Amino acid sequence: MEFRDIQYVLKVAEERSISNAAQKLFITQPSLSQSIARIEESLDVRLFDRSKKPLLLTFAGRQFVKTAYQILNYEKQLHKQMKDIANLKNEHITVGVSQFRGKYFFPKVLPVFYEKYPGITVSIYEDHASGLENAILTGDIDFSVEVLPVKNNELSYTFINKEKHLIVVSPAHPLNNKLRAESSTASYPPIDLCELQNETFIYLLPDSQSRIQITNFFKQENFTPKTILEVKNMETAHALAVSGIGVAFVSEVIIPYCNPEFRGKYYILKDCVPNQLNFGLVYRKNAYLSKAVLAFFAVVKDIFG
Amino acid sequence: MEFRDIQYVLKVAEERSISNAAQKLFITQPSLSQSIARIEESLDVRLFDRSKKPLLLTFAGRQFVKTAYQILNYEKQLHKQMKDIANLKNEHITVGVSQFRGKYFFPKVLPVFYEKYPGITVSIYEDHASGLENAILTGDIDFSVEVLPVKNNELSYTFINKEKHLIVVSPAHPLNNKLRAESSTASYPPIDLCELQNETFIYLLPDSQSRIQITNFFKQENFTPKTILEVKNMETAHALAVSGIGVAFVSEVIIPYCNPEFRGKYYILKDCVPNQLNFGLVYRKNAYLSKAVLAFFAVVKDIFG
DNA sequence: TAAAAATACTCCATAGGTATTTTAT
DNA sequence: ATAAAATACCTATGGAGTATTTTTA
Repeated sequence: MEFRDIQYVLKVAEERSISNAAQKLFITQPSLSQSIARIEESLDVRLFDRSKKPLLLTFAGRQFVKTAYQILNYEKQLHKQMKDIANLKNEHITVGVSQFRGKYFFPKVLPVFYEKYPGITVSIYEDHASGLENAILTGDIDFSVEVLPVKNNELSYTFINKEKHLIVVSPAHPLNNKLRAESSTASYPPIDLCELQNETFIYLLPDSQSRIQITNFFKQENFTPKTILEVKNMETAHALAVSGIGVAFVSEVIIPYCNPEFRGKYYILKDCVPNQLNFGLVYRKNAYLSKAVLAFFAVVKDIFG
Repeated sequence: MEFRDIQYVLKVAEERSISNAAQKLFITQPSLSQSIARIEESLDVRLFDRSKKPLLLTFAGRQFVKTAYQILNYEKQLHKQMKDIANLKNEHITVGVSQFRGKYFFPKVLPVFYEKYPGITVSIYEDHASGLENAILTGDIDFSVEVLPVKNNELSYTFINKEKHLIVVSPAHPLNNKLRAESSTASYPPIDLCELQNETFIYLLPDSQSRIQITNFFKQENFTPKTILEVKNMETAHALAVSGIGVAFVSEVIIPYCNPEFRGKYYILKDCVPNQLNFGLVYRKNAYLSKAVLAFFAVVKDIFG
């Protein structure tokens, strides 16, 4: 029993004639006669009574037709679903992102993306770096928006853009009182690492690129923070720094989303490689990237690239 | 897209492995690989992401699986329905019968039939002779229970049994006063046609065998009834005769179903061929008779034959 | 007698097989 | 290193064809 068989039976039932049905099915009458006979034999049931012209449906034939229409309806639906996906009319992607980045990333990207691809829905999966990597590897998400590079060599990425990696301190912090050379290129005053000798550093979790790059830099400079405090979320780190608990490294992108009265003072670390964070789209190496995912990539590059 | 394809995709989705699925499907891995690739190509959609082991379903794959299960459910249902019909577990037949005969025929037959074939349902179609023949030819009924023979040469029949064809008159009729030779074989007194010279004959419609046989006999005997009255239903004819309006020919089988106080006096016509009615099962010549119909025939022969 | 279905046969497209290479863990 | 999937190539089943006979109206 195959779809072809069902279509043949339904067409014969419709036409009440094997010859006419064969014509509509673009096959020959003998072929259709054989097919119907084969189907009946395989089911051990007569579907048509051919002793009458036009032929009659048996009870079995009527039952067959009823159920077979259901089957063909679902088959049509299946084809429609697949066609819609092929044409990006009804696709779905799941995007991973860190909590702080989701806040500015999706409001910028989704309106453009939905405008261009109204059929593609997006699920957002928020987690910290290692959670996102895991989700990529298990297939729970299609890709994630992350700070590069990713060291896990099962992963691959596309660079999108860079953002400044700043030091934030409380507005009341004594550092702000120093007179500083205004950099012409940067809008943030530069600061020396040695000025931060006695600060408490508020770190993100060890799996974040911000943390990795800072601690590598400190190691290279033989700098050891006096005290450290570890938090999960960059916004928490920012808020703690603003309240005067210590200093934190944050991405510049979080500033515009922060209420001005809860902002701190922002500096850029002199001669420091990690004063810039590169973010990009991370996915499993060799993963199959659907058309919908590639479409999303293109929109992101268009906006940020 | 064929059922085979759907089964293949579902099995691969279940096993999350082409090799394992191939094993369960009793085909080789390369064959299944090719099949999956062929299906994906034909749908222009990736169903599985094979860049990971065990392999992952894409969004399209998950959609496919969901709808495909529906299709297979209906396909299973279709097979079950056909199998049930083949095994007489869920069949249906439509039987034609004249109004008067249905009354005694089905109460005798159906209890036995339902007991033996609980899966077969029976629809009863009541009409007079020509209506029944028409219904057989259009396929509205599978067969009918009728008085033989049927002259329409598109029809065929099986003889079941004979029943006496009697003359009925009112209990108050002067004929009853005559002394009659009691026949040893028949339980009804014989009567001569000439005794009925001055009677009103209550006839059934011209399409009924009872009427046909009587009028043929009358023609052969050069007998012409004084008056005739035509009714549709043998029971009406009987009731009219009992009430004294005239004489009627009726089948003996109607007597037991008639309230004793509304019975008449019954005679059998001497030297008359149509003093016996043969009834049988009538169907379209060369018609396909389903197992259920043949089963019904067997039960009827068992009861009446 | 004409149209429809069945039958007899021939052919070829393709699903499935075997052997091997490539890829993923 | 090993197991899984892909690729290349071959085989054979069965669906569809043509020609013809049988059946129905």
